[in-house]
Amino acid sequence: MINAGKRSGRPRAGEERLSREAILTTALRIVDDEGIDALTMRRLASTLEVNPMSLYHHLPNKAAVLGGLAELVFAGVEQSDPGDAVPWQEQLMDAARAYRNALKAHPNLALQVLADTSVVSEVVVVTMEPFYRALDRAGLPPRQIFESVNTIVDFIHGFALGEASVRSDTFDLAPDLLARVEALPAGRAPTLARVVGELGPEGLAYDFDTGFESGLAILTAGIAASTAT
Amino acid sequence: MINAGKRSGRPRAGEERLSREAILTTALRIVDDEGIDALTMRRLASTLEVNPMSLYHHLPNKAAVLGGLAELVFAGVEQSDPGDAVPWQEQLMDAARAYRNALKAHPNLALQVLADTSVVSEVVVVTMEPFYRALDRAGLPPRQIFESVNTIVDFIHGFALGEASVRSDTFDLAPDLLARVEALPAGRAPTLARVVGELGPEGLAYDFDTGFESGLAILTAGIAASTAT
DNA sequence: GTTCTATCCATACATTGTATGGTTATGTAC
DNA sequence: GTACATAACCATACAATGTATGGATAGAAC
Repeated sequence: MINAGKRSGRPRAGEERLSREAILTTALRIVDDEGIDALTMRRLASTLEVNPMSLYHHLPNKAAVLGGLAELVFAGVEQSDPGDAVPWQEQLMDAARAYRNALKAHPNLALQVLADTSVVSEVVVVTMEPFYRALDRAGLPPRQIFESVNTIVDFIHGFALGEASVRSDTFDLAPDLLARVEALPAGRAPTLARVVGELGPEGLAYDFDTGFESGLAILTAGIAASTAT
Repeated sequence: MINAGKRSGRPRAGEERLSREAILTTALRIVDDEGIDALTMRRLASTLEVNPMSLYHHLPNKAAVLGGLAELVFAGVEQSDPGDAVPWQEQLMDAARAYRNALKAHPNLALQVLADTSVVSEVVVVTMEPFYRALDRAGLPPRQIFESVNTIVDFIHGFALGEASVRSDTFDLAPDLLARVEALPAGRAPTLARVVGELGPEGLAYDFDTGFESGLAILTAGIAASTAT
């Protein structure tokens, strides 16, 4: 049967409806707006007003789409090195904040980004540079730089994972956590129960920004301790 | 059509072929042996020599299966509190090691466990108790206990995620990372390139155990610093 | 012995990723 | 210009998945 009335055939030069970038941009919007599960090849194609199979001329399969999205996230890391005027601690925290912000900007992709081991492109290495730079200035030997960067990056990953699994910025743990703690058979977690009790409902209104800064403070203090030896 | 020859009907009490535990145990074996993608309801049923739909009499859907597996992982956290004889730092590290070991025992489930926000059961809270206990002994105020536990747990999560995405225990970063760094346009990541270069191929033979201990050392030092104020 | 219901089964459906094989226009070689 | 390879897009089809629906059977409860 002939394609009566439907668009078909090779489009004129410059009039191509698809491209890797166009596909990824649209995919990112779908994921941001409706979650990772909403991203199907058919949905993506229909948003682009294109036949599903057309996508495969620009990307080999769905995994490549997801990998491309992960790269977009890394590309979104703001590169704002405050320079050597500030102490290395501030430099380090800045790098951490920039990385976290990029992950936070697309919470529905966090899992994908953190799990995708195939994202081994240039952007990842470049993202790590500010961390190395800060710790190099701190005067750490290579081995300690390496381990310290890994540690802080792991923290950011774990934090981002937790943050991504909750929607709002400040998130009230209290009802959930308090209820769960009180539901415990007495004595199963006495210290936790006491500490949580002392914090009280208002103390448990968790703020992710504060939590992140607390973590950074601990990590920089810990790293600083190793420079003092 | 009548079930000629096939098993059917209600089995005698105690002779049921299925149960929540049996299903989850089998599911765990499949995931451990063949990865999370190998776990389909049909595969699970066929391993149990049962019709796929029979599973739904014991678990409402596949998400419940995955949630159950996540709980199994938490249940596998060894509860070996060394007691108050050792310093709180050692107690804290012990809790961290136990938690990491449980996650490491089922690498194919790591993502599922860390992402599944529905795992809000008793086991999770109980798992956190040793952390609270150690930091309570350290004399921290409730707020700092809370933030410190969150930080160390986030680190463990991020670490486990990285560890799970690699197969062997010690894993040679060198070929991959060195190649990637050398492929960079000169000057894109100079510090990283220099540090990695100084470490050399043998310095990059990454050992996860060492990496984890380094992280714990940094974190405990950082937490200890805040007790000294 | 009748009724209830827990356990398990057979069939069917919508949705997914993608293999296969068109159809048409563009770019290149002669 | 003509021939031809190729790029861009399309139509159809298939296997795999989760699970809704509606039994069938036999132990359990009365």
